[in-house]
Amino acid sequence: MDDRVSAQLLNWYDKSARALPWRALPGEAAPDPYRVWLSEVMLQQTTVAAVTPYFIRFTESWPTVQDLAAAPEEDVMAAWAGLGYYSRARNLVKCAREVAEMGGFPEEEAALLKLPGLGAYTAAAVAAIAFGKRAVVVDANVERVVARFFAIDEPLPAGRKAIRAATDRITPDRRAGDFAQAMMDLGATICTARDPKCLLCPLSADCAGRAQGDPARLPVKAPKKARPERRGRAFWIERDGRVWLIRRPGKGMLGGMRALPDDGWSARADGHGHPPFAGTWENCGAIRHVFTHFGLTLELHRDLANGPLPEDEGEWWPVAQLEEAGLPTAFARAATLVLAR
DNA sequence: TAATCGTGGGT
DNA sequence: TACCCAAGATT
Repeated sequence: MDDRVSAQLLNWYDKSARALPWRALPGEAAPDPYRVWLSEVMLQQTTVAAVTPYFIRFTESWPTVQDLAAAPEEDVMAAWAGLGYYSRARNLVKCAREVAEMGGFPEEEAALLKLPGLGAYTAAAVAAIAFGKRAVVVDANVERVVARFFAIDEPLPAGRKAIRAATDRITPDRRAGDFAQAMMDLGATICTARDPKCLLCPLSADCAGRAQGDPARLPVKAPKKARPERRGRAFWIERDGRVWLIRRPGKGMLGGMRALPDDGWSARADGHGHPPFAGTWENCGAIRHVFTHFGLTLELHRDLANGPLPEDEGEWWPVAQLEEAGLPTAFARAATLVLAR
């Protein structure tokens, strides 16, 4: 039974695998571990559509893990801008430097798990996909497919234990990497969160969730909490065609990213509202931006008075090249309030 | 265990 | 529009 499930799925995958830039072409040798690792980190909580252009740019700029290890961290952060969850980019550089120092990626799941930015999912995925190891790979796609196939109704996150055990039971000894990618392709294209395409599913005949009549109700999730609202200000200080940018502290919201100076909205319920120095400030309007755990109304205030220069650390960035600064989306959108005038 | 940490696409 | 969601890790 269990072997039959993986065999059916792999047979489907051989015909229906998506062509993705980080996958080896059919008949090609094993994929490059660097590309597997890079794609897996980028794909954490991020869609294939969002990742693809970033993956192409990264591999063009830094074709090997040694190249990435040698890159200035701020260049990598700027290249990551817009992709979100910026601790991934900080850990990416750390990890690349450790791996370069080691002379290459370790092949065992346990050793991969020790690298920065690799948790249970990514360590298993790299071990299986890049090195052909048997590893139990469980992401949100696999959770959904397995919860439906076995009709596991224990709500998440508590139900993850049973889901993982069930995934272990159907994971084959050979082609574990293809099996994992097949499960994820199935979850992404057929066993979708809403409106699953059971008529196209290679596993539908044995699916307990479908047999029960309403597979879309699985997996059951705990209700999510309301998203609070915050207000804050960012400040536009311009001299001779250059704008004053700071680099945010390494930890916390948007850590390590270039940004406009702000009033501290990210570190408290609301910003204090004060500009970085006294003077005359013009309110240029506001944008609304939604983060994972709060919504933000961000006002942009522009320095009118050519007041005293900021004393904190930062750099004067050419306004004409602002896109290359790699501002996180909220600040990039706030900047348009000035640039669009 | 629960909170923190982004963003854009799909419906 | 408002909401859901995504190849999760870290603390």
